[in-house]
Amino acid sequence: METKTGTTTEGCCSVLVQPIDTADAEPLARAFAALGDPVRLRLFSLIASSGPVCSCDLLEPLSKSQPTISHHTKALAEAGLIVGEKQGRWVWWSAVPRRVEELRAALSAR
Amino acid sequence: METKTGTTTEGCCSVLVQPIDTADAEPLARAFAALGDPVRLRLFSLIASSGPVCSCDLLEPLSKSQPTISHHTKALAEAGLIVGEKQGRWVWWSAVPRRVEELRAALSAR
DNA sequence: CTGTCGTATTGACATCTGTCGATCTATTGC
DNA sequence: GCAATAGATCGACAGATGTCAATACGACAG
Repeated sequence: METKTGTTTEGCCSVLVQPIDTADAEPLARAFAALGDPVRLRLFSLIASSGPVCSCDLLEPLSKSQPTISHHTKALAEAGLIVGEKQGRWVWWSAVPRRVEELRAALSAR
Repeated sequence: METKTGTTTEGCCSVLVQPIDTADAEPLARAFAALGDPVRLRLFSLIASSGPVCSCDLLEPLSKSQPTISHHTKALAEAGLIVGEKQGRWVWWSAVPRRVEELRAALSAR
């Protein structure tokens, strides 16, 4: 069934990920939770796709207040998904490729 | 900075994902949120790595009550990450590879 | 039909979360 | 120093969430 997708469900390939240890689960879940809000997910995708982005450039496309944007950037930063470099009055946010790779790996087989 | 990891932040490779449309953000965020709880993440990894699993086999490794497990399986199912097939008194849960692939794709470049 | 077993649902509770207005901090320009 | 601006923090509030005890539902065994 559903062998059309290329991801067959027979033999070795039925395994998508390996069981996650209790200790590893918390930080991983933290990162997934950070992407678990629609606004924050779009916020992250904007930063990750446009390179370093100023916070001021995020208010309009997301239609949220300044404190809300600040709240979300903080959440993403604490999850290790983005880092902010302060330059004068501005903060330039950029994604952390290594962290994203960790999430992708957790969703991969083996 | 951090060009040691191999994932350079220059040129084309600074792009990890493409901006996510507002319409696409909600279902995607729903799935990420489903993985955003440590218990639920481990629950999913157990199902995904062990093939079809009976609910009764999940209580002990997760050290949670039966209603809590049922609550989490329901959440994962509504997020499209697992499906349950009822066989007599038991329910056999298995992961949905296509859905996992969607999440992995959202975290990939291009 | 009756009791048992695996799950789902309900109700309740404490905690967490997303949001915004108001305010504070820090930096730039004059 | 003073006003303006970018961002962070605080306080508040409605709504969502994780958890469990109690209960209901459905299937099987006798």
